[in-house]
Amino acid sequence: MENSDNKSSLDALVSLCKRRGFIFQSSEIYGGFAGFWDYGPLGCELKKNIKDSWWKETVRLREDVEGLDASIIMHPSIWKASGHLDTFADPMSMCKACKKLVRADQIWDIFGESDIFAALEPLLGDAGKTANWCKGRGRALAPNLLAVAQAETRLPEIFEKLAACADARTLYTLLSGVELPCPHCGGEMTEPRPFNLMFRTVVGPIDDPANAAYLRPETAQAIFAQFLNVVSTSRQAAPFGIAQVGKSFRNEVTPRNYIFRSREFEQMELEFFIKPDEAVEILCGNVEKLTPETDLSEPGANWGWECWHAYWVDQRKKWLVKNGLPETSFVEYWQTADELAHYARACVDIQYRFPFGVQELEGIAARSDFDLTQHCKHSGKAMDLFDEPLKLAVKAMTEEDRAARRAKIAADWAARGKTAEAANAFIDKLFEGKYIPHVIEPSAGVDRMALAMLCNAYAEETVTDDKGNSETRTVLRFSPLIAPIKVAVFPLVKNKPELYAKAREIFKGLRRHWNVFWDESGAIGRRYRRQDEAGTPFCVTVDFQTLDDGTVTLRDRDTMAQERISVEALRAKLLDLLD
RNA sequence: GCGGGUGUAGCUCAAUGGCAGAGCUCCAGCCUUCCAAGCUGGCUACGAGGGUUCGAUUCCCUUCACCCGCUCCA
Repeated sequence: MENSDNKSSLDALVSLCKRRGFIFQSSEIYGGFAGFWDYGPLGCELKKNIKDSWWKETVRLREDVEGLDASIIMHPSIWKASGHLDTFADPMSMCKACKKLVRADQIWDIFGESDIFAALEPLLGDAGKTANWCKGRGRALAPNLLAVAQAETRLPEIFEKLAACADARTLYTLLSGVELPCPHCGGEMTEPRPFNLMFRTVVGPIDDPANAAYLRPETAQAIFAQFLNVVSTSRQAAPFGIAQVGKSFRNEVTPRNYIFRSREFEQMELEFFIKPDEAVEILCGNVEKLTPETDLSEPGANWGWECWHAYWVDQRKKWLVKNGLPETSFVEYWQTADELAHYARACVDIQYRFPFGVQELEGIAARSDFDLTQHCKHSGKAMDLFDEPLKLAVKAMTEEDRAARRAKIAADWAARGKTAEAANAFIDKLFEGKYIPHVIEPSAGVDRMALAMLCNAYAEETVTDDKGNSETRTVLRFSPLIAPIKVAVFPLVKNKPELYAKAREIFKGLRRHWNVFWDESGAIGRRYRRQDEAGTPFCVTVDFQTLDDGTVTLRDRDTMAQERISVEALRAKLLDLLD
């Protein structure tokens, strides 16, 4: 029951979006093209408003965030360093009997660690050590086992197999000699085939694999790749951020749910670089503990990654509410330690209650120094920030203090499974005032945001007129901030020249500031309803009284109430409501 | 990619192996002093390709797209 209601509400929305010019199927005259969508006159205004609102709030109104607009096709090494080239491929197996598709990596989840280890134990020896190294799941398995094989065994043939192995299922089969059955029905599975989600293209006139390049699958990596240039030209120091809005491309296996998962989509991403907690502790003497009482309204000097992460979750929620998604419409989901990517320390998904289910709208991840460290390794360029106050603070410490600090950091690192060499290298640099900053990444999908805002705004309500006739009014209750059309201006009638001219004059005046719509056709009620479907928050009607006293009527979309207001007051009021 | 379902006008739906229809929308005109009014006129469709047939929107095949599941997380 609930499902069919939900489905019909999405269908009604899809229909409205097409009818009113929000969203069209890509290449529709040729039958459409799966996974691609076009935004029509109202849709592109909506999207632009969402992006502008994000940009204004995230970049313009902050002194600690800079913008970037990087190219979509970048040096392929970037995707090598980020890991997308190796692991953005999902190897899949299909069951020959029940035809279900299983991600080869997920074998790990389905069969559990103990089964896998049982198979590996006779081949690799110490199962306890294996388990320790293989804390990561799925994708991390093969490289980790490679390390096990190198360090703990002298079996060259296994070493070779491991090196060639891309997924857990194949690995299991190679090591144990057992074909894993379908986890659903026990049937025989096909060979795993890689599904690389990156779009490949060729740069230059020669169609040669050596010239392969990729359309970016996320905007984030460009920010890391241009990190040094932004740092050296913007006079920013940690904590500070770099923001980017732009298209990304993923060759999804199954694009679904209208514009929710498409192959070409737009992202709004911020990489916010913060000092490592170790640096904060030296500078401030302590790192603030995150508690439910922590005041997140203004950043604190002694914030570590946990407070910064919570701060950005809070900031993003406030933005969503301000732009029309009430707090009750979304869910804040903290990923469990199990679900986190191996480099992530924490990740919050903000999920929206879409008609087709609760689905992710945006993610706010604490990614540690993983990305910059990767680019440092692959490019050979130091990604360190120099922090003079930190250097001075270290200099001011006594020899004993420094030794105690070194011991404490080394102990922390050891507890996190890091080697002593890595810890010492980090501390040496830290004491010189240098570190690779850690990053908090709020990453939102523009198209998903637009869909959520459309779903949230859509309403059908029954209105009853003076004569007692009731009918359905369809209305999009967008926040005025993102509404495609801000104001519509109507002459009450069009066959009275003075009234018409006055309305044109007001229209032209308002148009200088906002996207304003002119409509003179049909009865006034019909024109109001057209604007209701477009989500226009305000309608201004010029009537005979306007000619006498200069006032117009301002009609509110949601209440349908009207007030008389002078043209000057109207401008001030709109400025207040729309900015 | 696999299984199931669906494709007729901008939208919602009819009918039919032999001229494809309606309501709403949209456009033009008349009229109109505030919530889809009225009158007149108008535009617009069988997803694409192939086959069977004298003739296919209808039957068959292929393909494309959408919806539901497997899968996916911006």
